[in-house]
Amino acid sequence: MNSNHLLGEILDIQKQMEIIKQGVEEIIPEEELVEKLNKSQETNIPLRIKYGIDPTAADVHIGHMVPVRIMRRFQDLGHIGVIVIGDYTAQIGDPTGRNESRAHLSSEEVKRNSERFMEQLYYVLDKDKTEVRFQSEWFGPMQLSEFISILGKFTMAQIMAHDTFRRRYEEGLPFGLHEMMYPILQAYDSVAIKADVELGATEQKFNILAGRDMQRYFNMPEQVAVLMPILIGTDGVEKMSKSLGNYIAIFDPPEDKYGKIMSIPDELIENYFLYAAFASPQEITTIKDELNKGINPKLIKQKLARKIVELYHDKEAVQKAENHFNTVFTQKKIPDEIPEYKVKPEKIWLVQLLNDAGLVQSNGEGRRMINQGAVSIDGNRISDMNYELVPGNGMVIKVGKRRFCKLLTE
RNA sequence: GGGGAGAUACCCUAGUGGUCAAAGGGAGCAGACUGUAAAUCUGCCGGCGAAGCCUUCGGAGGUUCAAAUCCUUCUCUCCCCA
Repeated sequence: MNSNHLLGEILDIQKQMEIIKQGVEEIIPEEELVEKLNKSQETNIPLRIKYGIDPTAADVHIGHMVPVRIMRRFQDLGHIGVIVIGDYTAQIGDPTGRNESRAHLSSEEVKRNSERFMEQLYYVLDKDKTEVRFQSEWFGPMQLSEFISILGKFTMAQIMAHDTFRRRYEEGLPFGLHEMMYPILQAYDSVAIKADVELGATEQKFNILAGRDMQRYFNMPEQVAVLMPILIGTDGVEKMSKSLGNYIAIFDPPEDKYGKIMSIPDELIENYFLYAAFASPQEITTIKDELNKGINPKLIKQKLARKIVELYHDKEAVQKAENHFNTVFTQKKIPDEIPEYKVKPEKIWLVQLLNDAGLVQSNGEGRRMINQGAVSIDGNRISDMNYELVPGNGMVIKVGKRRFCKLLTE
């Protein structure tokens, strides 16, 4: 069976390039990619498209998905996606920006994290055209002598050309020797898996280009770098990342995805259509027109939210998420499905109840919430910090806009 | 190996014996408003049923009526010299 070039046979190379380039910031060098696509078509050998991830945490957010979407496009054109699980680099931690030395990950943790990771990536990837590889496959058996000879291929000046290394060094921040290994390990991965293309965010440019150097040292065809922009987080300022809490996780329930998208600053709408929703150029033009015409950005954001939620869930979930949003935020009502908490129907101090039900983190916070007028029972605002009540079955307690709880009496 | 500087809350940072649960800023949360979990404004932002008390300024000891602040020591970081 030859399904490799199912689409490739129909589409000429130029058309393929157009598909690939959508939402891509930079291809280095572009002509080489064209050559590779041509050659692949002639020889009927699929290209190997690499994307590396560190299994430090198991949660994937939609920022990670930007390159993964591109990988899917390559897969649809008949190529193989190779996910490299960085079980060695994970112990270093990508030295870009903030970083703490990482705790050593046990092999069980790596396994667990990577399985969970892949589960999320398969929301987008074609499982049949995906290969999952671990760095330990090649770095595990590697001899020190071999590693030292690899190190000899690179110079200090090359490594310090990396802006984040140089800056950290110049600013006198802690800088472990092992951190300089990060690009080198990542570069060697490309040799190990014979990558034709490596995907990554633009911040990965250095590392991916180091892969080209490394392949050249090993007398191998050099990979092409396909770079995507960094997705800005929901705060509209920083790169989307888990540690900053400005992320939309793949495992977030549809309502949360929807709500988080609605909370992005209006200026980010176009950017998200492009990189988070993967809208077509025609759609982007429409959006721009609408924004210029002064249509309520809220409506356009709703469209965006729908589109993104639908990438990861079905239409029904999208509808539910939208209803939830409208109920809770626009109409400020109680949603249909809310957490339940079982209590005894005995007189209890409200603050205690809030704390027990997990609606607040401490009695102090409970007091503050009441003080600030954030707490209501069945729609009646409570402002007395000493308020006591006998819980009734079905009573609904609300704290702030987003915290609800239905009481069930035992 | 020698010399110097430093470690403060979720993050950045001020504080050099009592007036410090610790100033600012950011993040976060709440209220108001709205066009939305945008923007803006205001407030809150260690714990305790709130009285006062308890735990916090890298770790451990010590001085003192009193320590984030002084001393000893340990750990870690940065800079300069070699």
